[in-house]
Amino acid sequence: MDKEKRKELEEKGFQIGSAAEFLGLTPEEEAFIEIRLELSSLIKSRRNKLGWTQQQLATAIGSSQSRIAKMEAGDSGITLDLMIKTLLKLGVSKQEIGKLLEGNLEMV
Amino acid sequence: MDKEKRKELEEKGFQIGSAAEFLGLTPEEEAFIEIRLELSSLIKSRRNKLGWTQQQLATAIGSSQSRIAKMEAGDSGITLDLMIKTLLKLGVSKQEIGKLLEGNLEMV
DNA sequence: TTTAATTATGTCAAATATGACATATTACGA
DNA sequence: TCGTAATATGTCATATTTGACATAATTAAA
Repeated sequence: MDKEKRKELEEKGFQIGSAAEFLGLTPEEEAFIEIRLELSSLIKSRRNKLGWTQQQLATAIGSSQSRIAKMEAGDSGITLDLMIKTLLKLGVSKQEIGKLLEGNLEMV
Repeated sequence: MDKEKRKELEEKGFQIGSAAEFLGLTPEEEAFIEIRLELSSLIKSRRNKLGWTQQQLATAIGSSQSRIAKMEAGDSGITLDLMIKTLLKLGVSKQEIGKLLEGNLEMV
């Protein structure tokens, strides 16, 4: 089952609802985490594609390298707001973000 | 120009970067705000479609009525995280959210 | 209008995210 | 190997968001 997955998520700091503690994540919890992971994944691949370091990206959005690292690691304690702002700064359009969530974006 | 729009945004609490103070929003700022408005708009229409009151929705997501009202008003001080969680609780799928951002979702 | 239900607005203490910073770890040439 | 750039991990004070609550404004039905 998802014991391994859950352990991984909890290490990243996610708080899993008690009802899901033994029965697995609710579909909503799953979808929410999927969205986060897909966004962070796109951040990493787009940054690499542009050849930027984490420090360069951090400066571009007025943040710090450590925060970029946490974003790309899918860590909790990072808001979707920060991820979306970062993606936009990387040149990813609203439409591309939409495609990503639909499952229609090849991230290269 | 966007003086009216800016005033409206500032009333909602948005902090507009100083460089954009007179020259207008950057494309990234614009896109970010658009995303927020589209999500809040979908929250309102979906809730109404289901015939839920703000209080009912608030209870469903473990929040409060005032927070729902602020979300639907496109107020700042509401994270995308909360909006996304709310949409998922309303039965909106990740794919539908993607379509929304792409501009391919008829909100009825 | 009068009433009741719903929604909007404002405030608060507690919880969480923030950038900055230090430092550990890894990756990769020379 | 060694040295260095890049990335990961952890901590901190500050800022922002949180749900809860009070209450005003709006809406709708009688």
